[in-house]
Amino acid sequence: MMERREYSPPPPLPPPPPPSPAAKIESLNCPELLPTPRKKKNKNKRRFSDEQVKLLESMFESETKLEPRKKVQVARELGLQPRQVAIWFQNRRARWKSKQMEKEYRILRANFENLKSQFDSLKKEKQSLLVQLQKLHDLLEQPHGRRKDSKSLAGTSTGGSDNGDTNRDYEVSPSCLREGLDHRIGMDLDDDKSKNMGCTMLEEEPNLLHMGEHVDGSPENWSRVDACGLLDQSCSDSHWWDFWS
DNA sequence: AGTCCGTATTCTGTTACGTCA
DNA sequence: GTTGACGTAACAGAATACGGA
Repeated sequence: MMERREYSPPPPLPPPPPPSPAAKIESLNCPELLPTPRKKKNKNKRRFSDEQVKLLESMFESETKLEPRKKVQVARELGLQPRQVAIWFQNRRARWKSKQMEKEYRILRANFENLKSQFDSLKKEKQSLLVQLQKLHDLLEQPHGRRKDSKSLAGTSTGGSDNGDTNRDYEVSPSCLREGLDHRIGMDLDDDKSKNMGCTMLEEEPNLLHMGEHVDGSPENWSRVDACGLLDQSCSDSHWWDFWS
């Protein structure tokens, strides 16, 4: 990964400034007050000039890592030690990486919020579909003579007929229903966004994992979709879908 | 060929100084 | 003049890559 490069040893750094007389006396009296050997205080620290930073930035834009030869050249141009240039690039890479991570985090968070809202609305839609299915189920279990009373069922009636034929008034074609749901599944899980969303959803709703797998078109298998995912455990115990076969 | 060691370089985290409100 | 926050130069130590014995 890391290429070995020509290395020219950096010129020796200028000797550190002599300690002030006061510091000398203090260190003689109280050695424990000496600065820790880990860090040398750099009293000569100076910010780089605008000109220097400008050139360094332009170098960084073209390449985030400097070849040793280039480093020496840049250092000479700017009147800096090659080590200073190397350290500047190190710090610059660290700052750049930190900014990148911030940016990526913002993007990921926005994606998450977006997917979450999609998931929530799909969840609501699923809930309302379940309610509709349950109503249909209840309807089918009622004695024939009483079905007329359930005309208030909104949105599920094929509508219109007042001829008193109770069965036809409330009949919902299984294939129609299936096509509708198939369409929804296909539509919503077809694009990349929805696939990603699926991962999140599956963590919350593992049963959904089985929905797509079990749908193969035959009413028998279609019924398993509900048994696996669409209906609660309590619903799956009853065989309300038998009328489809 | 595999291993160990030394060197060079980068990365990550920290320290300390300079600047500004 | 003092103080705290912030940016950043410089540093330390670990990790990594490579060449040579």
